Amino acid sequence: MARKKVRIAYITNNSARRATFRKRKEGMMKKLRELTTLCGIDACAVIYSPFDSQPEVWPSPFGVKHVLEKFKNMSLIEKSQKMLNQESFLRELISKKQIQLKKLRKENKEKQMRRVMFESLTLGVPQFQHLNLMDMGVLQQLIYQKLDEIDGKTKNLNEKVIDNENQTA
Amino acid sequence: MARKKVRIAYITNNSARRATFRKRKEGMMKKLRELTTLCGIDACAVIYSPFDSQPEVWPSPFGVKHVLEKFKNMSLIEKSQKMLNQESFLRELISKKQIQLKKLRKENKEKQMRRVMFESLTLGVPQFQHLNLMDMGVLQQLIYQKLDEIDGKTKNLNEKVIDNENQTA
DNA sequence: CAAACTATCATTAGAAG
DNA sequence: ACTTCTAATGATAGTTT
Repeated sequence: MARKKVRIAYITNNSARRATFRKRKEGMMKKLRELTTLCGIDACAVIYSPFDSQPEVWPSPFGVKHVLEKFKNMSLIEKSQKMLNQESFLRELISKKQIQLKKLRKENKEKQMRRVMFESLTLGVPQFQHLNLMDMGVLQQLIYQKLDEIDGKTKNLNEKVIDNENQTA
Repeated sequence: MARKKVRIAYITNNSARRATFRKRKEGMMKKLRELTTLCGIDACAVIYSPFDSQPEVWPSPFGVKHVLEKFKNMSLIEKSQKMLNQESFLRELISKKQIQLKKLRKENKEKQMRRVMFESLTLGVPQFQHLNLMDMGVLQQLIYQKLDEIDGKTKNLNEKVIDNENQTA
């Protein structure tokens, strides 16, 4: 979550995985502490790893045991219900993502349209009859490249304008 | 953690607490999912709340049960203790663990401190007599450390303020 | 009450020591 | 390998719909 957008997948590099594990484990525990404190709820977590001989537990072995007692006492029916809830959650998430994807696709289409139109205006001589003969991929790439440059310059300009406004204010 | 620096304490307002709970619970689960995926480890979480009749569990009731089986089998500690009764094995183990122990001491002390403070705050009955059992030197060290951190951040902040003033001028 | 938004705070990936 | 640092991504408090 820095430098580069992290792809959530198993980290093959051993030391990198270990480092990430330590950092994120601490983060997890902190978050859980905050959640229980803020909302006055009962929770526990158990994390095993090949890096530690003993599992990391929160809030304490006793606390874990206490919460787990509750869980064990859940009936099978309740467990099944909870399973279904988990599944419905996943389905919900998927449909949510699909909507988001659809939205993004529409946006991309619009951007493509605008870009083609922009390019023809810039060149002044739109030769659309040639488009069929060309490698559309290359054309698209070229257009994207140009527009990325413009995007960059626009952002730069915006920042400068904002800076000016702040200083003036 | 926006608008204003959030003070980690029980949220008295009911709907605000509920909203915070929902948001942060989601965040927690996401973090836990990412951690297990990234590092290929085994973990579970159980979160009870007055808002839901069923506890929120991760990764699933069966998954939780699986991890908990491991946890229950932590009677391994008892087994180890029995083995420790054999003197020769005891000596060997002690020398083996001493290095590791020294390394872990600082970390453990910090966790103890957090635990005691947590209990005091939660139970509302500060049990400071327990502090006698702790290493006061470590406590002192921790406090100095925290103060240094605060000092550092203060200086940092001052520098940023000065920078801002310079830019504005 | 929940979902969406967004400005701000928090976490952390990667680099450096 | 661990800690520290910092820039960049990620989470979320407060607000709006």
